[in-house]
Amino acid sequence: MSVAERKLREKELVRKKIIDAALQLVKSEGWEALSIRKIADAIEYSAPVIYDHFANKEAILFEISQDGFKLLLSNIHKAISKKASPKEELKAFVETYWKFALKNRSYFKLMFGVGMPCCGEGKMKTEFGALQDIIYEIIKKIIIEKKTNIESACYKTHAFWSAIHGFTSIMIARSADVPQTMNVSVLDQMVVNIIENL
Amino acid sequence: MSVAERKLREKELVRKKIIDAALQLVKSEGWEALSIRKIADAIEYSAPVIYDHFANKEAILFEISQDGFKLLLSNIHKAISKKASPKEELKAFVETYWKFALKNRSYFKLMFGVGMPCCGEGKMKTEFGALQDIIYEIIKKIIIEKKTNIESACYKTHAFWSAIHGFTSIMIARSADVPQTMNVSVLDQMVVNIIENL
DNA sequence: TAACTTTGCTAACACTGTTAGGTAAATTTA
DNA sequence: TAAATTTACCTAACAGTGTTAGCAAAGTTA
Repeated sequence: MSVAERKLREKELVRKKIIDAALQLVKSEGWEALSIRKIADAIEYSAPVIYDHFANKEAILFEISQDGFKLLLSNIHKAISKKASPKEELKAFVETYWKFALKNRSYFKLMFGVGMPCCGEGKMKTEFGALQDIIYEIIKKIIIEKKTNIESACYKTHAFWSAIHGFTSIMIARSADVPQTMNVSVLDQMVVNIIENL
Repeated sequence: MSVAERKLREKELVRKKIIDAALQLVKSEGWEALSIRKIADAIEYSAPVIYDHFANKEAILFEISQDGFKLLLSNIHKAISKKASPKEELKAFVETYWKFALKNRSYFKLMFGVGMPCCGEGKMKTEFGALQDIIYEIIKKIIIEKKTNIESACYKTHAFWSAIHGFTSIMIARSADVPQTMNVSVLDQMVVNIIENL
């Protein structure tokens, strides 16, 4: 049985090579310039081999965006775990989200791109849900602390998530013509303001 | 001189035909499926003719997104002009923005798509600016009315714009797996809340 | 009418995603 | 170990893409 195992391992390795090469290409040239033949070149196989591991090009981009979500979620969990109060957690959440978007534009565009060739129409249900759940739990804690209306937690989660995501999206989309200095302070102020009014 | 004028008119007409056909295709098949040859087919010319009017495919998408901005801005101006108070204006702004995104997904994706083949990196300066200016003016009026700190108008414009755009983007991006019922009420509540805390 | 400009075409280049079909190596079975 | 079978991988091809070169015909000007 060890032969079959080795083969499986080898196959998994090639699969990983494909994703790695694709991510590298996406990072350096943008997702629009990604091509199957470029990936094939990079991993030193012929192009059709890729179709033994992925149904099509979209599936590769999809998997990369999934990896992006895993990375973002892991970053957020790490950042949050160190904080003592829910308010600090919320701040850490935003800071991590923002830093992730800035440092991993390729991931961010693939993950949240409106009308991307991957990641559309209900595909990201669990990933979006996971992020939303984190916010919801923190906000719930703050509301309980503040003894305001707990039933507003769901709405407030949406509002918070919208504000943070909207700000980040706008900044990433038009990075060239936005004064870099004000960005972080606006974001900080936004969080403080939202927390105050929870 | 009338010959030259007629020629110019004719050329302008073909240009318009190209944009119209392209928009039609984008609306029916999505911007990813748009091809020069399809446009050429639709306008009953050969493909290279298109390059007498546009530098490349991106330029066509860019012009369509510009038209989208014009349409959105016109809608907003119309909606605002009917309102008596700045608060009503702000509500009308949001409602128009939201309706535009829902009814013209193709435009919206092209205009605000993170990492779109057109519309990236500083190209939309004036259009984004125009939208921001409208918000800014309304918010300034409300702040003056409320006699709160006028210097916060700029920051509050950013915050408001982020929230509205973030909400809309998220909803458009994952239209399939969001309960349609809550959308509008969440948006409404968001605006009311923001106005209260201006 | 002759020269020139514009218009629009066909053909081609260099790519793209994806599939079909074949070959040679690796593995399993007899 | 030899034959049979599976697998791994390739080349070639199809149908499509954006874009450019070069040519022919039509329209315009002198």
